[in-house]
Amino acid sequence: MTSLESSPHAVPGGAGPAKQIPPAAVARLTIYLRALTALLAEGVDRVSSESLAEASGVSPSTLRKDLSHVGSYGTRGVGYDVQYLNRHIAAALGLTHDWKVAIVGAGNLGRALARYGGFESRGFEVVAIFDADQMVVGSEVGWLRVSDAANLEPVLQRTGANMAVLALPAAVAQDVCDRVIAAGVRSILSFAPVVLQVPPGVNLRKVDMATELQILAYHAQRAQDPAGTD
Amino acid sequence: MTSLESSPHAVPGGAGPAKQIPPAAVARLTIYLRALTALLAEGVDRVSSESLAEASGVSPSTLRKDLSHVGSYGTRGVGYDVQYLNRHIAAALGLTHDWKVAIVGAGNLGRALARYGGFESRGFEVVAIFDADQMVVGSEVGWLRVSDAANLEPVLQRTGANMAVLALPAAVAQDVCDRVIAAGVRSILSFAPVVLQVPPGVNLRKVDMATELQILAYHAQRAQDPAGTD
DNA sequence: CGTTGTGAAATTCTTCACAGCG
DNA sequence: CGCTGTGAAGAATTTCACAACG
Repeated sequence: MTSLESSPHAVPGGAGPAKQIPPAAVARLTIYLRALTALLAEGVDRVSSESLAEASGVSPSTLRKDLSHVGSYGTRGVGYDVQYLNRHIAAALGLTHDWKVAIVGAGNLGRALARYGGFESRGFEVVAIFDADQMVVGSEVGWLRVSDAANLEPVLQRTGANMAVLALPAAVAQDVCDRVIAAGVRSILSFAPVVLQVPPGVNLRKVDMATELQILAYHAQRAQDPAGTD
Repeated sequence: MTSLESSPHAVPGGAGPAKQIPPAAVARLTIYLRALTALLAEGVDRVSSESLAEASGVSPSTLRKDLSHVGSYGTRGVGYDVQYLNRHIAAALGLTHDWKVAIVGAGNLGRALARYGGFESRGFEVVAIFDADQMVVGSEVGWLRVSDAANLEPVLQRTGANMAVLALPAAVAQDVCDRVIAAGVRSILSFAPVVLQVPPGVNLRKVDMATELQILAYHAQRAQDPAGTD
């Protein structure tokens, strides 16, 4: 397990990097992490803020400001050690924990997510997948067997799941969401095309392809219709 | 600070608001659209900014400010006509056009997206799905047949696709992205876990489940570990 | 009356410019 | 000398408070 105390100069002001990172920066840190991982695979040892920024699609200023929220892990005049920076960003994001993910809904999307290799690579482990359809329950997806959604609560607790991914129809999403929360899960990623209501303390994020396409449509329309000049 | 001047008073029913809408507002307008559609299905005629905001998970102030970018389509003291507002937001977002979507990659995710019913409901039509694997080419997904990725360009042009959804491995994403752009597509939604470089004028959006989970992990870690145990 | 629409304030985010350090 | 880290400036966004209006 990685520890933060290898840093020679301690963080001034107290015991830990408990400082909060702006949401916009957190979102981008995950991108830097991926870029760093790619560089690592290519055998690159050092990287400058300029080239890492370009690989991440952001400006160098933004990158350096974002990294400043994590700590001072670069060397002036040289750049950043790829592996060292990678490790510290991962630590700041909480990727040293083991996150156990349950996927609720074994339809096309749920199965696609369960088989998606990107999870395991960075501390996420899919520990269960559920469906309400008895035709699907018991079938194999990847190296998991589909559990009956009726047993949601006991299976969540037995597997120790602390994150849930909802890949199910809008009509049942809120109900399942409530049950997942009642079972103790406090981090939820929803693919259901509906706004979910969650109590305070529960973290919910939403991924929605219809929304994304509509945003694209807006920009495409503006580009096509040069109505801006009046 | 001379920006583009717009007409002082937007006339309802006339030429649409050519003014540009802030990106953050555009993203939320799609959510209001969905909430309004749900209300319509429930037979609700009128809605106040307060209840629509709650259904959308935003504050009433934010909602009203967002709607003000679209136009003045409410009645003071009463609220908004659901159908009327719905139609005007859709128009502002460019959802009156017919958008033809091509899905590139017929793996688990690509097939899940092709079968996802949410597209057709709002002006999006999936007109083609591609894969490079000859074992998959020719098979049926929904009511489409998988085309050979080798024929990307001619099929895109024949079907008139003006949007592309990339559901393929990181390794080939940039190459396919370049080809799709060369074929004339200027709006791309990528599910590939990689940063894609696109020329100016091309609109790219990214959906990334690994990123979303990592953001959740950050917040979950903070909630669990308020005072860092060092 | 009750609710919208909107200037203005408050907050957050991005960019700039350069000091500081290897 | 070159690149990082950061305070300060500049933009963008959100929130507030209330005038306008049916």
